[in-house]
Amino acid sequence: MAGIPDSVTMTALSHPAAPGPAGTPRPRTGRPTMAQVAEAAGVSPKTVSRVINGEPGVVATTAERVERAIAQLGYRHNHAAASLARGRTQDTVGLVIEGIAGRFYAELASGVEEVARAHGQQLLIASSEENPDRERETILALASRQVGGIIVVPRSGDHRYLRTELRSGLAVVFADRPPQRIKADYALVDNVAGAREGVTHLLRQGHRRIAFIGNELAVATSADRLEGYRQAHRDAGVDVDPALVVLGPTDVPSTEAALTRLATLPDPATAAFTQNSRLTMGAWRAIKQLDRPVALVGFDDFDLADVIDPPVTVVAQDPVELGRRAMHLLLRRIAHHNARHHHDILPTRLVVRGSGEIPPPRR
Amino acid sequence: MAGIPDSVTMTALSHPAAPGPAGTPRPRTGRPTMAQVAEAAGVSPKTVSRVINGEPGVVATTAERVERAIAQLGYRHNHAAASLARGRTQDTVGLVIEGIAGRFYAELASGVEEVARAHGQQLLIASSEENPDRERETILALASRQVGGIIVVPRSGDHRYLRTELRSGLAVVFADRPPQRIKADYALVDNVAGAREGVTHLLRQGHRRIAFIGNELAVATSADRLEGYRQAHRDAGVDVDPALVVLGPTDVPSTEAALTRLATLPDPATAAFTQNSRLTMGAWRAIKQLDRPVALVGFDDFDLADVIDPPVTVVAQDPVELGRRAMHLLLRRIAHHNARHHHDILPTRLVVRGSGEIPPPRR
DNA sequence: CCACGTAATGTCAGCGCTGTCAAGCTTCCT
DNA sequence: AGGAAGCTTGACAGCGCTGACATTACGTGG
Repeated sequence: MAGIPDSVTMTALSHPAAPGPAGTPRPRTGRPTMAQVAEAAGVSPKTVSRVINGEPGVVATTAERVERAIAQLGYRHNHAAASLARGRTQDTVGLVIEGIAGRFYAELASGVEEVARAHGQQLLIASSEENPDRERETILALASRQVGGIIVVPRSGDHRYLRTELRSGLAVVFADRPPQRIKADYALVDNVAGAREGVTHLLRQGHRRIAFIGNELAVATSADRLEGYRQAHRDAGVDVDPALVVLGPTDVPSTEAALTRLATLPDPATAAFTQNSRLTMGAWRAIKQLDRPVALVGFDDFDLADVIDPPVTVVAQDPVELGRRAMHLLLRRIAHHNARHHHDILPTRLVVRGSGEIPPPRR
Repeated sequence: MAGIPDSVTMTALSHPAAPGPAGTPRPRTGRPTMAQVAEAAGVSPKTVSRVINGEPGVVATTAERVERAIAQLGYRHNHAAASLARGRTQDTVGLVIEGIAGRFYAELASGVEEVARAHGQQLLIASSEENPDRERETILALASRQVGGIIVVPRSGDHRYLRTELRSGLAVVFADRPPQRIKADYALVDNVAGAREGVTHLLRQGHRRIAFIGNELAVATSADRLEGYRQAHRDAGVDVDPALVVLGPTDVPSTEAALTRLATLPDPATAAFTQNSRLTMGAWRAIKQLDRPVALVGFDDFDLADVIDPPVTVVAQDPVELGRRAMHLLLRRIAHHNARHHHDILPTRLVVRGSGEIPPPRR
């Protein structure tokens, strides 16, 4: 070593921010490096590395000396350098969602986070803000940051651009919506069955003209929920009137407008099934304004759905659990890169509260 | 160059995933490296680097050849290596929040993201899940990933552990709550004024016994909102009854219990001021169960507050704008590391809806 | 037609860390 | 006592990229 006796090294370093001993140059970043810690502790950099990474084979007294030097210098591990040296990241996974706002994504993220932390993984969330092009950019940005795996809530309809990443060893899991045009693990809610149950519930009340309000079909969840709506009608032997199926509204006002129109047709809708909670709130507001009762069942639960009047019957899903499942799939994939693809389908639950039990008007 | 004629290089590489030409070894990660791209394009690695980073001084035809090689090989930039070589990260900032769930944080994050993207920065969100110790870990984890700056919504009460990071050049901005025991930029809502306005509103209706329900005082927002409550009383010449101040409930059920107790005291509370939307919903539910009217004003707005009965009067804040401001502060700090510390204080807005205008019972 | 200025491209070291392997030091056995 | 075996520690190369500087190619004016 550089001729510094072990025993005096620590006390000699009283000003961590001041220019250090001449032997080891200060790093460009302004942060102390492992080499400086090593010098301060009177050991080799490799030993410092061992201590930091908890590798075995370091005697307690040495480890302690290193720890003290770390504390004294305010050393922070340089994750970029470590990733580079190792050739892979350690303990980091990414989550790509459309936007952080919205209860559904927030809960999904917290489920992912819960499992990630339990497995010592740091979770990085990046949002693609509803833009399919940005989705690709965001995923690649995360991948180039050497995360060990990525959970994607996809928006776009073609994920072939991920082939390269998958081939080069990136673990990718899809959540809430399945991958398109590539094979990968995914965790989903049983959208078809959930929607079918909700719509069947309305049909059982005697409704025959049930509006469906959803997003564009490009998003798989929409298509599935519409399929559930269709199946429920088929099971009940009722024809679907295409005029009652509205795809497109994404915000509260346009949903209000759409529902108002459908409920005031010459042959009006007497009930509505909405595809997500925002649309449900919009529909609920529209119904509140109308002078005739319209039944309502929504997909996805929301705060205060039980206390507004009428309280809203919903097909509830469990986004937190969805996140947990997705993270488990990801961990499995990271551990076994060549395992067979797995798919998790979560059930939904009909929560009866009132709005879905309004009978159709007698004629 | 390695003797490969420029003109045939591209077509010769038909199997990007197959073992490449012997000259350049395959990287350990399984992803192609810049050197391989360079070889494929018949240029030097540095030129590839120039193209990727958009540096000037590359002739269009060369750039195009490089682009083609990148596409063909499925090359992805290795961000870790780039950060290491540069000594700093490029275009990445971090956001540390307590938990992604909850409308407030979600909106704040989307404000941050909006500005970040507009400035070409990738945002990484990490959650500390309500645990003050985790907060430190999470921030340091982000810092060790070489982000250019961090926005923190702090939970803990002592941020001196950041001194080392600040000194070594990390840009840190606090949002929603000020830093404790260190100096730093921050963006806040005017909690004192907002709470004062809300409570004054209740006092003007004639209420003299107003409950305050909040979190632990350790969180600065709580302390400030309580201070606003006190100021309003002082301004109105009304004494605060300490028995009406309840700190601690964080979820709906415990808030319900607390309010029920206060409203059924021998000398009961006739109104309540709640410190955040979760508490407001809890209080609202409790009031709904009681046989006597209790006025309610809550801090922070929430979905459906206008349609429940009674509709809830709130002191609204703008979390999206708060996020935007914080991000602007961060950008400024990154650009000017030695600038003076800046503080942004956002105003609140009283939204009158009904629950806050319930008069005290005549006696 | 050549010296010279400028634009385009290449060379090379090294960022901070870790994997591999080798060296030094004990300890314990025969 | 001698040596094998085990343990702790160190030396060193190199991960993939970029900054600084060197070199080459290309025009241009005298």
